[in-house]
Amino acid sequence: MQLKSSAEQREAFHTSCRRHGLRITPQREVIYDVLCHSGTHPTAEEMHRLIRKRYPSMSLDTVNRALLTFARIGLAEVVEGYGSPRRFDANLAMHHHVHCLQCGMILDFSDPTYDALEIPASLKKQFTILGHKVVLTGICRECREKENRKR
Amino acid sequence: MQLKSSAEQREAFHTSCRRHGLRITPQREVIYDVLCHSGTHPTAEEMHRLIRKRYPSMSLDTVNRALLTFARIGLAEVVEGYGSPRRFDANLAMHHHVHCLQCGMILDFSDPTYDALEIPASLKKQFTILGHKVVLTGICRECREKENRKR
DNA sequence: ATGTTTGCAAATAGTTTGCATCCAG
DNA sequence: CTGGATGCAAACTATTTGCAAACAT
Repeated sequence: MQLKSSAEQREAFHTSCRRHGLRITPQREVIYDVLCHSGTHPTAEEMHRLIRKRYPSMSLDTVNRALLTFARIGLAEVVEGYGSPRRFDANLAMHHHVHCLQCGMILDFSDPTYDALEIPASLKKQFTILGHKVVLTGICRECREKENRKR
Repeated sequence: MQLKSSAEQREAFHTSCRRHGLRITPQREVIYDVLCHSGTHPTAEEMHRLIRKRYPSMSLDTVNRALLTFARIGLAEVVEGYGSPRRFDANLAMHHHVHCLQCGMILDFSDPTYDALEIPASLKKQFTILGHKVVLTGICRECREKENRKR
């Protein structure tokens, strides 16, 4: 996904790194650039494969660490998926989720407005839509209080 | 999450197993029961820990296999999370996702109606909500066509 | 100069596979 | 009885950690 012009992209990257006291290394620049131009929400492994074409000496660890660092400083996001450790749910009725970003807890809630959401017609052409769910992200009360106590 | 009365639960379990030609084993019964009564979207490991109290000889593999089987026959769902392999995204603007359940592909889309979704007031008390996203699930065109060709 | 970042290697976590034994049907 | 299910062990995949060398500041 090309989100920003190259110039804007570089700008965002440098600003963010400087603000967090991180060094600007050629590896990180390449990793961020490839991530910005990729439309597929790549895994570290996929990124590494792509990057190796341009930068054969880069190690997978560096890619992994850079991506985690980007997520930590808000330059990128970790996207929801169905990987491990897998979480299971026997509640098959329509419901929605709140994720605590701190402790990983997932809470169910129901909301008739959310249940009734319309699926955009343009998507129905490309996908056979089987379900939908609203995912809220935030910090749960417990983690919030833990955080407050620390300060 | 207690979803169903024990009787309904047993009923759903037996019907589903029979329909799919699966044997009803004591292990599977316990695993399904624990899953139904758990409100936390447990991982296989967490389930195993819980189950061991009641059924000390059960192996983690059995729990894992049973949960995957339940998901396959529609008795349970795998819930979205941020586990491995982690997928990253540099698109920080509000957007939404369609997941292909077959190939795992994640597509971005935008939708102003979805962007403007109100957060239920009751949740705001318990959570500091930082973001929201609509996640659609289905089968992408490619996978649908692949499936059609097979038949 | 100096302290962060890198690349490699080893450790770990979660999952999957192979296989002999067991048991539901 | 018999094939599917279980439990164990080994293989595998993704990730994390420890550490010496490299390099951004």
